[in-house]
Amino acid sequence: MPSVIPDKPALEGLESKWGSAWEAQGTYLFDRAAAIASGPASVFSIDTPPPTASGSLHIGHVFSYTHMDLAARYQRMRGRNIFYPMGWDDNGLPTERRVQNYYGVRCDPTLPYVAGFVPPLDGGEGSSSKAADQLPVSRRNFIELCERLTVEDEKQFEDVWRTLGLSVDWTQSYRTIGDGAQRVAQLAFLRNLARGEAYQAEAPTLWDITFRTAVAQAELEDKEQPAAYHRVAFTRADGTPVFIETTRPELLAACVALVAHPDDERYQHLFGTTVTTPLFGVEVPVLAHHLAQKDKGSGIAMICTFGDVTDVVWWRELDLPNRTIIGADGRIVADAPDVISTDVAVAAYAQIAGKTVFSAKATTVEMLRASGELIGDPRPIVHSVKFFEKGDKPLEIISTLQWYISNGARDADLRTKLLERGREITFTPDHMRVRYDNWVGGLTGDWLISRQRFFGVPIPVWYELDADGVKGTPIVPSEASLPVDPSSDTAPGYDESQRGEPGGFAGELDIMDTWATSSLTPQIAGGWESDSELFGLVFPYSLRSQGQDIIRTWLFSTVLRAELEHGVAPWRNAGISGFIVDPDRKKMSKSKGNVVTPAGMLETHGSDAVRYWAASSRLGTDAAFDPQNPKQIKIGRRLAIKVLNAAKFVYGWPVATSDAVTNPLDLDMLAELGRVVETATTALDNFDHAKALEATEQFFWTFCDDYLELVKERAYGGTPEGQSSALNALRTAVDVLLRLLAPFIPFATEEVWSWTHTDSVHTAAWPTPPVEIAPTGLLALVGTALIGIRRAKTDAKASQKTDVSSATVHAPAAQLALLRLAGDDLRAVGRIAELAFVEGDEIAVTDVVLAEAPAVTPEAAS
RNA sequence: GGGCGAUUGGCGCAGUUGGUAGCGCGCUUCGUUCACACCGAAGAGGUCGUGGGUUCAAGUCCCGCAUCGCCCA
Repeated sequence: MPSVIPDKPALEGLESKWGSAWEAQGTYLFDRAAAIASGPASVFSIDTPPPTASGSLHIGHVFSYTHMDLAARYQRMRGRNIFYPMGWDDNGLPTERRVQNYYGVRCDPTLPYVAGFVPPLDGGEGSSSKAADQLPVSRRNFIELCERLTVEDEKQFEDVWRTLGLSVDWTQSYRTIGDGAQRVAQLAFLRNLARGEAYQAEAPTLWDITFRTAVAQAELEDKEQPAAYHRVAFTRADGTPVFIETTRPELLAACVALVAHPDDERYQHLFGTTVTTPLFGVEVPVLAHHLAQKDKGSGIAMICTFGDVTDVVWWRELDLPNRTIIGADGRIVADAPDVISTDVAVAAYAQIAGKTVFSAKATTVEMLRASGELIGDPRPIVHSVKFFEKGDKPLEIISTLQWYISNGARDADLRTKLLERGREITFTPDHMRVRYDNWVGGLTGDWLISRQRFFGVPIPVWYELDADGVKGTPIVPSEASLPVDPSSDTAPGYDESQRGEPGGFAGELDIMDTWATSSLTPQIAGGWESDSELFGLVFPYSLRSQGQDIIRTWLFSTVLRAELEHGVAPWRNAGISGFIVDPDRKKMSKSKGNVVTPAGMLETHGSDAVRYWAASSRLGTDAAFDPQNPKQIKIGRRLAIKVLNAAKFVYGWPVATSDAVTNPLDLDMLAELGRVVETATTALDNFDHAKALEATEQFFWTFCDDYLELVKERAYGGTPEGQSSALNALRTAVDVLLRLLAPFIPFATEEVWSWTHTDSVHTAAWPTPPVEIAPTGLLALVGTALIGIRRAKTDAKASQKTDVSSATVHAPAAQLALLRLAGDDLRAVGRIAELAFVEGDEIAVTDVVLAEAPAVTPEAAS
């Protein structure tokens, strides 16, 4: 039974009412049986971005996720079987940081597990974040806390998504730290390893000293930093000085060469000779390389292992030795490079050993000043320095053993294939592909996936230990045994007692970068290698929806993994949402403190209203958002309320006795609506939800303000045929409009739909044009005539309900004929006794004679 | 430094294959409580950033410049 129409329809409470109804009815469940019956082409599958569970949702998430839901709801109504899972990205550094603050602990892998551990804090924030105040706990205790907190966080996220009305199938949820995701991540890694796409290498690595972990190219961020050029004297064999300028004098002990541009005339005579470093007396060559900048400093630079990424390039291309002096903790290592051998040099090194980079710099400068090898005062400059995007200290580059996955940076064939896959994906908007192409083209090294952290998917390998206890060949688990944790699981073929023993095995302690797991979201959600039937139905996915900020990370890495594993693009479409800017056109971000939380917005304005705001921006377009005055949200709210009221009004009339629509105006209204259906359908097929919404909304207001007013009287009374025609047209129009608006304002439309239906509007068929005739233009013509009549009343400062004794409509012959067809309705809405039709050049209403003089007082009019 | 995008009434935005500018908000005036005051009607308001070019015709195509934003160096 349809529900009763309330006296005063309201938006309040619709979210929870329909949220639970949809849940109870399974409205959004993936219908696997139907998908199997109709085949993969019937499936519309969505690869959803798993939000960082430990972070907080902001209004930008609502924006992008609404865009995705619009596509899902539209395709569902088109009859597609929707596979719309939701995941949580809970592994990785953000969660670790949150857990440290929340529980007041930090992970120390050397500590033993404590059963029944109770953390010192529960719900701590900011103030407890000092490392010194945090209680060291074992890795297992730490991970347990991570698990506990992410589960709570994810519950809150899910509540927001449900309130927003995302039509997700919540039975398909996944977590990137979950067993299923770990199994997929490890399995994919092992396949990469077997094919030679994953490998371990000792190489200069970008290293965050705060988090003590390696980071990948995609996680870099350039920041402008103050620094100073120090003019330092090196010495030639004949005793003459060579002046270089460096911002990092503390790396002097790691100097392996000097370098200048091959065309730089000032240094031609030095190429091929050697010079001696100050303080440490190390003999280093002077070399030529095109990356040396003539106009930077003195034009000749010292190459250290490693001061910046250019040093890495020089080191590799010029085949230089490695004399790393910075350790994983960011301090100068205790032992000097072998080449530092004289007593004076060793003593100098002892001065900086164990110091932080900052202190070592000060000490080195003092020593250089004392020895007279620092020329003048340091010259302050500002230059860009590489940071880990989540870190607040500049990255160092240290040489470490890490795991990599090839990504095309060093493999032209792979790179070509990745660009080809990019072209196979339809990007919306199209220009977002350029960012992908630029990123692929600009890769400088393979993808470093190992992280020296705790809460993540373990890299699933062990190592054979030889008789001396030195690590050798990796040992891999069987695919059936996944997921494994080599730090606690025993290597196959060994006994746990052999862990760490000569001749035994050692477990890999590193975990994978979080992107190494989330790059596999299509495989994780789709049941790759665990549910082939499902995977065959959903992969490749129909749509990837995401923000433009993670094209280089998530989008790229997903394409990469799909190419390596399956040799195809993971999706057919990529819909890229813009980001949210505040009223000053600044990007909203946590660090700027201008972030707005969504739960409050949904509570205050209603979900339909917030969705309307998101839907009114096209993909790729940044949206301005002023939390103090959210105009678009208010407009959306008004629309949703209007839908409730207009429908209630229409349903207040009886159902017609015949189902014929005969009146020309009624027919034309339905014909115009048919045009709107066509426009909206085409637009949504192209992911242009904003256009579909605009067309629908615009028609809806015309429907309310003009058509509804025009046929009111006929619907109340009129001839039986005329009344019947109006009633049918009205109900038909509402039925179509509700379905057109359903993806945008799912709560209000579902509420109204329930007044006359027992099923859900969201599983109803997407509308087709209600009549098979072309619009005549009558509706618009009558609208123009209406304005003329209304204007006369407005000009006379009279009520629109004022009676008119006579008026004349002018129009060109063809239009006049049309207008005559709606003469009765015009007379009715205008309360006009005598309406004359006269041919004229343009549409106009003249000689409007009000039945009584303009009211002196409002009461007089009635 | 390179790439991409944007620049249209006070604000937020549309403008499809080139044919003398539209929408919403806001504003002004008026009306109204028998669907809706989270209402209705009418009205005012723009040399489409700038300089060239193509064309019978340019917001729309081409080139340069400026400003803003994002991404990458």
